[in-house]
Amino acid sequence: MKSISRLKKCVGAASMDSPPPLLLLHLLRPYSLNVIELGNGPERDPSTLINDFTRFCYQRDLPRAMTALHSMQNHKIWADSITYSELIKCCLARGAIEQGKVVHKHIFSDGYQPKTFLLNVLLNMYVKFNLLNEAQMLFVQMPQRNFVSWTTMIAAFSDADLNDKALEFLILMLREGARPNMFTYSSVLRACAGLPNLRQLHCGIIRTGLDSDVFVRSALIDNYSKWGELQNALCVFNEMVTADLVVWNSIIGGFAQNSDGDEALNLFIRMKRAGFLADQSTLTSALRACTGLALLELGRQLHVHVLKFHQDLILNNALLDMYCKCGSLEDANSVFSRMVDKDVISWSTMIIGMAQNGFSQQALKLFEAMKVSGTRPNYITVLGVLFACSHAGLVDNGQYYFRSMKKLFGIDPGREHYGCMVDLLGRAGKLDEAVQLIHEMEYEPDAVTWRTLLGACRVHRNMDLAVYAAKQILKLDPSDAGTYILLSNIYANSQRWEDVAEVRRTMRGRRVKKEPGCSWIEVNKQIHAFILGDYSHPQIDEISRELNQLIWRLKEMGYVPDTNFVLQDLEGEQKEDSLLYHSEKLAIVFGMMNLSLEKTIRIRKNLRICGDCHVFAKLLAKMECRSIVIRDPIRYHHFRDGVCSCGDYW
DNA sequence: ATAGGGTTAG
Repeated sequence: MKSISRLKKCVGAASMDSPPPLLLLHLLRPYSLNVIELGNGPERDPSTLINDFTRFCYQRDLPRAMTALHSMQNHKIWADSITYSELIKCCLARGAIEQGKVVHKHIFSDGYQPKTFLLNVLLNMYVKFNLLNEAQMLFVQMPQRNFVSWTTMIAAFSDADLNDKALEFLILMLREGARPNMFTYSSVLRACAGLPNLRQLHCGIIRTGLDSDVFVRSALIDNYSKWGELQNALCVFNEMVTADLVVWNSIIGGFAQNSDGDEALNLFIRMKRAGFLADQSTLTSALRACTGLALLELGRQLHVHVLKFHQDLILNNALLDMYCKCGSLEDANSVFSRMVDKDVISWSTMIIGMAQNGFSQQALKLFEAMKVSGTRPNYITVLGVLFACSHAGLVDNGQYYFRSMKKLFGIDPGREHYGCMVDLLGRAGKLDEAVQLIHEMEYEPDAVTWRTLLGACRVHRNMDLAVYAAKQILKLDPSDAGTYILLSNIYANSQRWEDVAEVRRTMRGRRVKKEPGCSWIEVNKQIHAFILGDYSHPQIDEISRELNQLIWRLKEMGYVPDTNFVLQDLEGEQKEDSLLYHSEKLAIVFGMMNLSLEKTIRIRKNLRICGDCHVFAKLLAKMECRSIVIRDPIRYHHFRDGVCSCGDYW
């Protein structure tokens, strides 16, 4: 009966200010009945005060609620925990830090003993305001802590990348006898900074049976993926019964980020069959998979779905990158120009895309436009700019940007920037300056640095330096097949067969296997792979016939196979034969046979294109009036009308 | 009642 009269008072008080009808419904909810813990208010009716306060809290009327709070403080009366938690929510939503602190003071004033629940809410407020010190102080002062208090702190440390603290708190929590739940584990997993920790946590999770929780599962999958343990990620994914969208997204993203686009796309298809609708995260990962595999047609299909999430920045960035990496700058440009929001990643993606596709001058122009737009370049942007310079031989521009990057953009040159400069100088034939830079830089040269120099030596046929660089690489990375091949190639070019044999022996001794050249082409939604020495493609006979005819016609135009690119010490026609079956040639011919004339033939390669295939593609593009794009692991070649976008500089 | 998960450029 008491509560009913209080309720009437509440409603009465509310209707005096004539609130909208919905508010009345709010007030009828049970918590307005919990007006308890009254102090000895002097003259004013304390329940009216609390009613006002409660109403303002639920109305999200922060200024009035704070005024009411002051009056309550003066009268030494307190509301119930839930009302305070509503007020704190309101402070959080408005970013009202000072008001939050006033509430904090109030609920500790005059001996009032707030419940653990309320202190957890307050703790969370400090965490969300990023006031970790305040949160920690409160945590220490709390008379009692429960598993929510611990979890709140652990999540806070994980978010702040204070991984050791997060793990430490898990241990302290266990010691104090508080039991972690799925919230705790999903939070602590984000802080897990190594495989051994991850395995330990996973064991603990299995013991408690919490591995069926979708939050825990997605965190586990995500974590295993982060350490490249895709098999374990897949185990977590497959083991259980049901997955939600985020669990699917975790596993798809895991494969996409670990350059296994095939598996990512397989899972993407399975997800759709299972009845889930792709969201931004799914599409971003699927696009990334297309980017890695250079699947332009599939990427275009995904573009249609991207439109549903118009102006999602991350998704648009992924789309942009997909078009760049699939060699379609027209599409990339059109996406880029339509993007309302562009961040440093959008600009960097486009700059790098232009540079990789052979449009370095445009890339530099875009960089200028970026600066005008007010977006600050970062480490990667500058890398892209230097990359653009090195791929077009723009030595002066490159040196200018490199020397002034600290002053202009506040970015210290990192190892990779030096790498770009070694590339720039080396390719431009300034091998001595490149070597000098390697010695000058404050980083110990790594295998990548030496590989860059080796590439330049190959272009400029500096054998002695090449041998030196190759030996440095193999010291640092004895399993680098490409370097052995290159080294034996260099020896073969100078007819040093003894040295060739020695390199081969070393390779065999160290069980280093040469990666076979492989080219992929997408035709009618199917991916066709051509691997050197593998003739299992169903149309291989027709392709070979066609290839032979084309070469015969090309030779009449003056094509001379460049046998420098043959690895074995073979003679005459045998040499030409092994060149003939380079995978990109087969893929190009297959594309010509299966794609209509106006369609660009797009090939992706796992190894860098050889000089002979490069000449072949240029001449073929002219003779057959076709446009051919080949993407190798480093850059792109657009062949049209007898020339390549790389300007033969690669 | 209060605490937890997935997506973009080298």
